[in-house]
Amino acid sequence: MDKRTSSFSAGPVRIRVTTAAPAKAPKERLTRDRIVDAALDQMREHGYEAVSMRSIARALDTGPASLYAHVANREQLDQLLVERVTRLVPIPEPDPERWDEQLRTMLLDLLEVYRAHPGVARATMGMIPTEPASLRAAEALATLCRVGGIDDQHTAWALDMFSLYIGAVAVEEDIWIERAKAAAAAGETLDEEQMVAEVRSLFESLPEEQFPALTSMAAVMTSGTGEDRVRFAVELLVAGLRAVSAGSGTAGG
Amino acid sequence: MDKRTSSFSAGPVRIRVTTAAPAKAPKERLTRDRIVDAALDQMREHGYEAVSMRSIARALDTGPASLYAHVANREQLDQLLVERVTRLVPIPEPDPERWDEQLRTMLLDLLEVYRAHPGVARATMGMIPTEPASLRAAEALATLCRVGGIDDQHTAWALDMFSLYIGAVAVEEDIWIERAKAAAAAGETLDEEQMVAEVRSLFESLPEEQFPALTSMAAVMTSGTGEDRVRFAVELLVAGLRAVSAGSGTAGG
DNA sequence: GGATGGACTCGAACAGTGTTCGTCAGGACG
DNA sequence: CGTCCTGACGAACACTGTTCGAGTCCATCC
Repeated sequence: MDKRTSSFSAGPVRIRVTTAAPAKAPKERLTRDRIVDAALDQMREHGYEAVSMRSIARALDTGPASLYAHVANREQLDQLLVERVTRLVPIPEPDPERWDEQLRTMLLDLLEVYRAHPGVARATMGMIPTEPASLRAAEALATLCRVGGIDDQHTAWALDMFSLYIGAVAVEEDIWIERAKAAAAAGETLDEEQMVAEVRSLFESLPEEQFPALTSMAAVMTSGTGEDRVRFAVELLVAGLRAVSAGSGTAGG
Repeated sequence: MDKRTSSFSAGPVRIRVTTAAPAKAPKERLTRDRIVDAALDQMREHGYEAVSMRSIARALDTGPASLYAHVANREQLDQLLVERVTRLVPIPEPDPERWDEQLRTMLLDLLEVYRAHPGVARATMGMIPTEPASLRAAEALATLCRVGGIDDQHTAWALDMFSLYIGAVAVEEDIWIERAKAAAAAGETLDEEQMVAEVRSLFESLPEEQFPALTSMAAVMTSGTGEDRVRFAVELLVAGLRAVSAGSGTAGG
């Protein structure tokens, strides 16, 4: 934290005293972890889009080329962020009595981790989980399904589907947060409440004969916090899994 | 189609005959529609990432600045692509006897439209549907839910959730297709079958004591086409909606 | 101790991106 | 015929990810 406030390009101001320097601060060596930390910090602060190789390098008081000695490219760095963050997902001890509740809370926990680290979710799209942390989470989800009596094929598909959905929710929230931050940084504040009101009035003002369902649902459409929506979704997912599994479980196929 | 093959910057080679030119081809005027068409073509051909303002301009034989007379910015252009494509989603006539089947096929149709226009799905993330086409589709989905006896709050949430999920599936497939195309363009062919085999062997080679569920599910994890997975998911979604709705339907809230 | 090798650092540059500015040509209108 | 105004567009700005090659430092071996 020895950087003042501004992190604009500092130029070649490197002071290197040749005599025995008392407080030289010998420029700590770069590491993968330091790079990942810097990237996470910046994402949390300014959103995914604001993070670039150059901005990370600036934060670490070096040039962009230096990063490539520790990270293959941007894509790999994104993967490292995911790996780092996924470690934080709590892994439950499977209990056959309440596997469905455990499944629900695990999904919500996963979302919570993404929320605590804005920007990271965007890197999960199109990524096959191969790092230990993601595998650990996947194993836990699979175990819960199995303990609940879901057959393997359904478990595999549900695993894929559930994590994709949670990731999508996180990405969408991310985009909104980022947009709000960008708006806040450059001019008017983009309040969430105010935006919800706008959307509602938009739906209300639609031609009623053309959109009877949407207009009559305008109020309910914008009601409920993000939390309510997510709880509903997770409940629906698990209930759906039970239903589909029960339907074809005895019939086989 | 009077461009040869290469589309590199042509420089100032404009031949402008001052006499009455017989076959002058007076350079058709730019329009929004022509820009959108060009963008869709390029996305279909080379994927989302390959499309830029400059590449579109090149395809239309002009400079990037010219596009900004018809399109506010890249974000708006993306919205226009979504709008254009969403028009193609078939709207069913709601039938109370088989609303759930209709809902399922409509979701699959939506995905099919995205698949037919690679790249477009990526623009839907973080977008509130305000264009007529998206509203029409949303209205249709809502109507189906209502006809099926789902209450308004659940309908609203399900609307949001289902379209988000379908969008996420489309985006993920998009990324894979693009990756395959990029690999094909520059060297080895990235076969799908070959990749599936790789993933399977990866799961099989995990330490069994640490990942008992994943290792034993390796075969089933990679089985089934994308089609099977999506059918399962859609069935799960609709079944889940029924279940959740039935559960709290009588209780109210 | 001194030389050597290898890992790390990083300025400069390349090819690309979205976007803006100021100028310019062409057609419509008075 | 002259004016105006819309659309076209070359050039430029501030970015992006990435590579090259030269430089620097450190640990190891002779």
